[in-house]
Amino acid sequence: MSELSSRFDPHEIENKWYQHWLDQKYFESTPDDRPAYSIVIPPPNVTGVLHMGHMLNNTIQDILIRRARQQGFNACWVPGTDHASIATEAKVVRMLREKGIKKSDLTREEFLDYAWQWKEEYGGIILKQLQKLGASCDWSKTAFTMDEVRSEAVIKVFVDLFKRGKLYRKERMVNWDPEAKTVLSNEEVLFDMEQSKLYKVKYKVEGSDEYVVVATTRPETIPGDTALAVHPEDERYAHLAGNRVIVPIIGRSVPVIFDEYVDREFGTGALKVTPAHDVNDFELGIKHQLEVLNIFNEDGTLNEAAGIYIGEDRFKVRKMFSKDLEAAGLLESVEDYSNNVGRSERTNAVVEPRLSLQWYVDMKALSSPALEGVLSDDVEFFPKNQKNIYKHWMENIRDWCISRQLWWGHRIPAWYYGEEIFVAETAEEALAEAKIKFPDITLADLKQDEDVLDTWFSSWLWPITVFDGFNDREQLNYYYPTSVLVTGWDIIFLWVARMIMAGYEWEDKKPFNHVYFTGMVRDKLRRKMSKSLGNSPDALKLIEDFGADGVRFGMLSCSPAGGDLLFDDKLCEQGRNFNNKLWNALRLIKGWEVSDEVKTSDSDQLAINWLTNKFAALTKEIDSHFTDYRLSEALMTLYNFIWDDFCSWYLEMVKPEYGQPIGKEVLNSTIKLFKDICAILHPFMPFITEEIWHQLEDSDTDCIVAPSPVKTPDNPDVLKRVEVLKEIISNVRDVRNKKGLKQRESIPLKALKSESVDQLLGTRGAISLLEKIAFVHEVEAVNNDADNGIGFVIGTDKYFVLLSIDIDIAAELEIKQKELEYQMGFVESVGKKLSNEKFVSGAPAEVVNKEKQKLADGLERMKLLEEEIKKLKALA
RNA sequence: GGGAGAUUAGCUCAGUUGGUUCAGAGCACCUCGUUUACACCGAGGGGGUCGGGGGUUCGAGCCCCUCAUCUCCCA
Repeated sequence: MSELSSRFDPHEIENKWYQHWLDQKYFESTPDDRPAYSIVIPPPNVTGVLHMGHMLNNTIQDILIRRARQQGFNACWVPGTDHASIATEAKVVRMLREKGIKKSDLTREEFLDYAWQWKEEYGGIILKQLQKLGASCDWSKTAFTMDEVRSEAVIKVFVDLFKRGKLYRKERMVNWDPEAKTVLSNEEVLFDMEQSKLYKVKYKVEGSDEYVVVATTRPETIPGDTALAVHPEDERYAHLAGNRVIVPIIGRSVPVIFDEYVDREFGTGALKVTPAHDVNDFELGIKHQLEVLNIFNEDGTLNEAAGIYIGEDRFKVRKMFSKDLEAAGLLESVEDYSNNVGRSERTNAVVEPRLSLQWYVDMKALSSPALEGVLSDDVEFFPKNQKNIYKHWMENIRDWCISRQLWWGHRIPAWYYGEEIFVAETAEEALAEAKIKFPDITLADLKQDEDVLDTWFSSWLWPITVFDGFNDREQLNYYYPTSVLVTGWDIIFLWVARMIMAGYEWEDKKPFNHVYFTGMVRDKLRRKMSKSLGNSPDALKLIEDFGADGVRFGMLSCSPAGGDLLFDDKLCEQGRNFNNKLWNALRLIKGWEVSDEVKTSDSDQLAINWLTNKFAALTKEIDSHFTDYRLSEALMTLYNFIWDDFCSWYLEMVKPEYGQPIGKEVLNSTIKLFKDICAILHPFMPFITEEIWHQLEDSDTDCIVAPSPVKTPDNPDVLKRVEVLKEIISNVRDVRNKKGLKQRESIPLKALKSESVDQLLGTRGAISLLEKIAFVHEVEAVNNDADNGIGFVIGTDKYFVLLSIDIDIAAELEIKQKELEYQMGFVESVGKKLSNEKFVSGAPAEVVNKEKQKLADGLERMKLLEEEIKKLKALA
């Protein structure tokens, strides 16, 4: 017996082969004569650690890149990370706080020193983890959004857009995170229903004793009120036209305005208008030319403009104000209420709508080629339905706020001198420009924008910048457009759409041919994996427990494009079991004694021909699955082929009798088939396939670069015939099972003579194969049924085994009767179709002929069953 | 409120142009089995009115309408 363990142990081999691949520089790519196949990684966050989403996403990329490599493409997968402004800055601030250092005590430069230190220490963790998964990235090309090449490009692009009038600076209502003290994009705000209170506050009508009651969830914004709004058709308030009301406690007089925006059904139908602190109110303010009164500081405390509670936090003020209102008799009621509250994804602070001066990209100027590119399938989406979502968004696109009030990131290359703005790549250039207008100024007079750019403003250039495309055309021309982008649909707008825009804008070409959208990884209960729920498994632990190949199998076996993956350890367990199956197939083969004396038998040859043809058919199927990005199906097809056809059938067919040696030719054929299997499976399970590849025979070549050809079956007959033999064998086994016969007790097998039976049994090796696998003897075609036979029908042929035991005739009769009924129903439905004039004349001849064949076959089977029943009845 | 999608076996999902013996796969389940690669195994088996209703068609899991339920995106 071989020295191999009966359990496959992935740990030993994973590091060994990964290192070998690195040593051989298989992952590295330089432009050459071959066609390129390139993928840029969706850069994980430098603060990140490997989670399930990464595992799914990167396994898919690795599968695609490994397959391309085997197909002879110059495969290049570029890895890297992004700097993640908000997340990283938050991490660094927290780390500093733990050391007793406040960010506000540091200069920008000092803070950035700490941030870079942090990045150097922790920023590469996730890439190392990807290696454990087997990711075959070209590590020599590892990029970072804030390294020199990428930073230069970002600054260039900013200046370019500005010069071409596609950037502007404007005061707008933004989502403000008062804790991080920065603006957030819509996507960084998470809304959820929360319990709060609805306050009904009385506003006195000026010059009258009347009060108007206003419902609000945010009484602390009352100091910022600059109007009261009602619906123009609301009869309750029609008489207030031209009146003014007094802002409670504050005492300011503000106008009553009429606008259809007001929802008459909500609260009392009267709305307080706070233009500086609500998006809709801001619009109302512009429309009605209201005063805009900003009462909050950037940390969410009240400022001097509020005139009251200056320096107190907004939520504290809410309580204090409510008490004041009550004391003044201006609070009608307080009710429990649940409303949608937005919180910062990063800090969990309640987002405050805030007016602020920000930089924007004019998206209308960029979107139209990007929309057209996708609609025309210049960029092709998998699955297709994402096109609609993309279209809808692009047609309703809004300008992109790109400034962030942070330090960690690309500092905006804009210099201010009073009201003047100078945008240039360097301070010196900005100064030179400024001097044209103001000849006497110096660098010290210019003040650079304090803010940095949104992280996406660097990652939207990623497919260009990872190849240093703004400087070096050689790499870019070779690798760009990239072949495919693999990412989650949740960032289709944040990232995918913007990359497409950038691609057309600066390269006049799409950034990638295909986009494969993965689904979200969820738990068994369909909940998103999240830290707070604690339902996310530890990715590295999974690899430890099931092996990288096992986990890769688990991630892939159940994840259609765009569809969610409901993750369960069981999936990885199945992957591990599959590894073990492969491993034991190897053990079996390695355990065989080889002999030059033993000749290839007819049944061996039949088995080899069959599997060779079946494998050829498999390669075509796998190829078509890859073309359609049906990766799960490709994997499951391989799984079934290997487990059933190769292990359960083929290996049993050629396996020598215990203690007997195997013929050299059969062994070699088997090894060749197994190596082909390894090659085609390699992209999915790279480690074990490489190991088996080398265990099977000493080889100078490696599985990772073994060509994975698409073959055409050369003998479809042998394929069909062996499939029939398998059916016969299964039926014989079934009879054994049902009759309680021993597995290895040989029984005679007969078939009723027919053309197809003669053909089948006349096939070289067919009978010996039956004898070997089904433990039957006296296999032959006969003219008459036998009384002691148990029969079964395959196709239109009847087979029966002869048993020496008594047959339970009543039970047999029942089974055959049932089968007959089914066949009668079948024949009836087909017959109905064929007797329908419209079908016969309307349907294609091909279809009609098939139906005719079905009818004939059905009738033949009925005949066989009826005879069987007649025989059984006679015996009864 | 606007838009997109889904509903097929106990669970997770395939099902291509409407046409094979088409209702499928994996897992789970049941029966039998330690036979010599593997119990992380082998052999065999049961299981679904394709969400409800209507329509088009010679023919519908697939096309149309409608209802129900659910999910997601945008506001």
